[in-house]
Amino acid sequence: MDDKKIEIVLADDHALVRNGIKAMLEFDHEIRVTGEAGNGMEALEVAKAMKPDLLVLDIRMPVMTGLEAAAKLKSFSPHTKAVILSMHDSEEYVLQALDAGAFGYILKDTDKNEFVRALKQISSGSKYFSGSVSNVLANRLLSNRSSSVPPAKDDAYNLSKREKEILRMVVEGKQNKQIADSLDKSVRTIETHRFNIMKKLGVNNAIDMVNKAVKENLV
Amino acid sequence: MDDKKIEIVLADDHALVRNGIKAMLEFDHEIRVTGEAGNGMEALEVAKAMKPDLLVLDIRMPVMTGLEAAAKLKSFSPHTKAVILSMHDSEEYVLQALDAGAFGYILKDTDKNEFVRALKQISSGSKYFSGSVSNVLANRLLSNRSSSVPPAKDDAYNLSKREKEILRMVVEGKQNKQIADSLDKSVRTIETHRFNIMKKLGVNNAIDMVNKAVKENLV
DNA sequence: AAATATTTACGTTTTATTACGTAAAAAGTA
DNA sequence: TACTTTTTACGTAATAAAACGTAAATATTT
Repeated sequence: MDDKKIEIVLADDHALVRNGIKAMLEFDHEIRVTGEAGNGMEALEVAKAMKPDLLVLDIRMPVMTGLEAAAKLKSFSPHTKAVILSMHDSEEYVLQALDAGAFGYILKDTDKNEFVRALKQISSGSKYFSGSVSNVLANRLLSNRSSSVPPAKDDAYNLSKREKEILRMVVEGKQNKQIADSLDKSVRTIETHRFNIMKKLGVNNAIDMVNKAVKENLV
Repeated sequence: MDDKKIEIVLADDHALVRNGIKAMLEFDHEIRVTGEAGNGMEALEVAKAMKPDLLVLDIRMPVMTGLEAAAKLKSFSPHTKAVILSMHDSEEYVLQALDAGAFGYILKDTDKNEFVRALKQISSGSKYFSGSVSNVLANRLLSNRSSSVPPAKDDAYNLSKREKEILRMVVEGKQNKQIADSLDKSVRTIETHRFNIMKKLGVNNAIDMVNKAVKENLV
């Protein structure tokens, strides 16, 4: 990384923007812009020819967007890493960039030093998302995790300890007879519990009870 | 946010570090450091007294770590947002910070401007994770997404199209009568299908059938 | 100790499911 | 066309579950 410049191809449909970024980047002597492109399609071709370390792609470009290009980059120049440059930190774009296999998502209002640092970091193998973009990432991560462990409202239905225990067994596919045996209670008792649990959960059949229990992590 | 300074309490066990950060932050006239603490426990007490906008916590502190303090902050000062300050971008720490409800995770090598910008952003409600920390977030997100859509072996049991359709409805909690009505078939037919589906899945009751269908994403 | 909540349990009736066997249209494939 | 799979369907019998009502023995909390 130190004995050889980081080679970058820049893709943005505005020549002026490209020039500005290029000047900014080449101010750093570890970076060299080896090619430019005005749209995603062109970017892929240039990348194929130049095999740069990084392909910096504006999102909004004619013919082919930066996101589409990023997704196709692997088959044009496998070792080149796509970096998305964008004005917006919209969740949709960010997630699309992730899906497209981009190694970075940098906002256009990032300051120069940060930008250079980001590119160096990406070229050294890790990913980089502008700080405020990581907001999206964090939220998505949280919602992902929490979809498996939601508010844990658990107590919202105020199931008693016994009821939770029985619900758990029902969720495991145990039948009343089995549950009754393993708790050493009568089947009728278990039935009553199930009935009460369903009433508390506001459902009308066993399967919905199980679905709800699983979805809301009541077990 | 503009008419009133952002109030911050700083917690780090090294007074020198606190002073350095304090000087750096107060250079910005929108920020004011209203309290300091030398460990997590102290930080919580100071936060309780000062009700600052942000509580900036070093991870490694005696008595109580910054992560522990962040997790408990809500009950000491609900509107205060925890920001973790760390030297390491280890996945474990970052994820713990997320779990603890931190609004930010900032690396100590972040430059001054970036740091100030991050704090402002956090105080305005969004989250902020240092660019290189988002590497962790992105990776985790990617692995999460793919784990949520497993092998999708789907065809392993070679259910017929009709069987899959009925299984889907069963999973949705529909009863045979409803399914029969909506498909305009007899209840007996649906029963037969269910029976055959269970045989193919190798389960002995409806709940296990549903569990298996959900777990293995057969719907 | 009094009030409240939980756990246990039975009775009855209705509805749903499970478990097999059998089999004929209908659709798809060789 | 011949063969196979899928979808449809009935019969019968044994279980299981659901839907309500009622109520006593325990625990828990105040």
